[in-house]
Amino acid sequence: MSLPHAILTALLEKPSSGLSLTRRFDRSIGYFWSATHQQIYRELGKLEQAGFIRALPSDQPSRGQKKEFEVLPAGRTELTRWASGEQDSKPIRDALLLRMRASAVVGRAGLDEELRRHLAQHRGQLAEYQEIEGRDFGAAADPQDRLRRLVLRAGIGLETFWVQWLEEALAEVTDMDAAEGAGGGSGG
Amino acid sequence: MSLPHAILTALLEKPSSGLSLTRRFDRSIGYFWSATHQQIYRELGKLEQAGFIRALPSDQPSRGQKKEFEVLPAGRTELTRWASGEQDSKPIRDALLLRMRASAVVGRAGLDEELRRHLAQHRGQLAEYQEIEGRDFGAAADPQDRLRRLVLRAGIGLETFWVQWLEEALAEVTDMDAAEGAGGGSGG
DNA sequence: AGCCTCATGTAAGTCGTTACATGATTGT
DNA sequence: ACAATCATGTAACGACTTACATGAGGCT
Repeated sequence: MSLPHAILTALLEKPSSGLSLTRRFDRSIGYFWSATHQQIYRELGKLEQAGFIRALPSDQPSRGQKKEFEVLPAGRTELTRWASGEQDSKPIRDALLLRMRASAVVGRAGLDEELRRHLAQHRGQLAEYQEIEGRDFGAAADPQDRLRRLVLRAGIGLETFWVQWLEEALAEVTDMDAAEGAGGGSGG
Repeated sequence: MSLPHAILTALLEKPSSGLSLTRRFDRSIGYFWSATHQQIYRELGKLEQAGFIRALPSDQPSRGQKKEFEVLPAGRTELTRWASGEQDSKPIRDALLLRMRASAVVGRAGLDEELRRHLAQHRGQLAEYQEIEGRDFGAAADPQDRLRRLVLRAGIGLETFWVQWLEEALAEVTDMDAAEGAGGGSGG
């Protein structure tokens, strides 16, 4: 149950409409908590009903009209409560690792292309993070920026790990293919 | 849509009943794709109906009786198809990072205890992985073991990253607390 | 009028989580 | 008989995904 708190955080950083929230979930916030516009609109409705946020009164509430939300005191209280509690991290859930394990059973046809594709994607993401770090965080001073930089450095560390691991995996798979000749898969 | 394929992989490695599958999803397979017994039973029903698996005929199909499943040729074909296709990895979804970002807005009360707690958990998981690597993978020879070892090394790499990052984050937060005096949070 | 974009929303279905129900086997 | 454990399920709900619907404003 983290989406409402992600939205509260985003709205405290800056009051926004549903669509501009959606765009922020495609960038900064979305780097560690993604959400579609359907999820966001539904959750905005719930948060408004719960008294955690409200629509800014300047906007008329008709369909197709922009509607901006801000966080109410009760919403800030709820976010504080949630942020200071305990919550275990979820176990890893990664389809690529699952597919590698499946490849060990049914053969690894197409595996190396897939590894290359993921490698390119993670390199791209890493470059994007590094560019943000260079642009937005020179010599971080205030606590807010230091915390946000820590979060960004988690993204950088994770992408760095994936790039290294994919390079290792690619070398290993290439070596396995060479050792087995032109045959390809090991399935059967 | 990866759970059916996780189950097909597990059943190809070794035909099993629902409960023994559940136990394997708490260990080896579960290290990168977790599932509860309710998910597994539901999915076994679907897979059987789709003609991908069948119950071993020796077992009588009454409630409370063990029922073992094996993969049919159609199931193997489906798993091969899935494993050789393209599939982008999902973006990161990590509640701890979200909570750090929230802490940047509402204050970081309790944050350092939470970081310490996660650090201990990741250290424990890392030790478990390393023990498995030392026990099950001496000098990996056949392709199956090499692929499985690669998967395990991904787990080791990820946990290593988290341990390092949490140590860095803990040092940073401690320093921030010291710089601000005994006050505590930066919220408001 | 027709089309595109911005913006908000509905509907249907799958996946995942939590709680509970039922039957079989084993030990006392 | 009773309890504990093994084993297979049902039910209900919430989270997430995908496709579609509706309305406003600007442009040609």
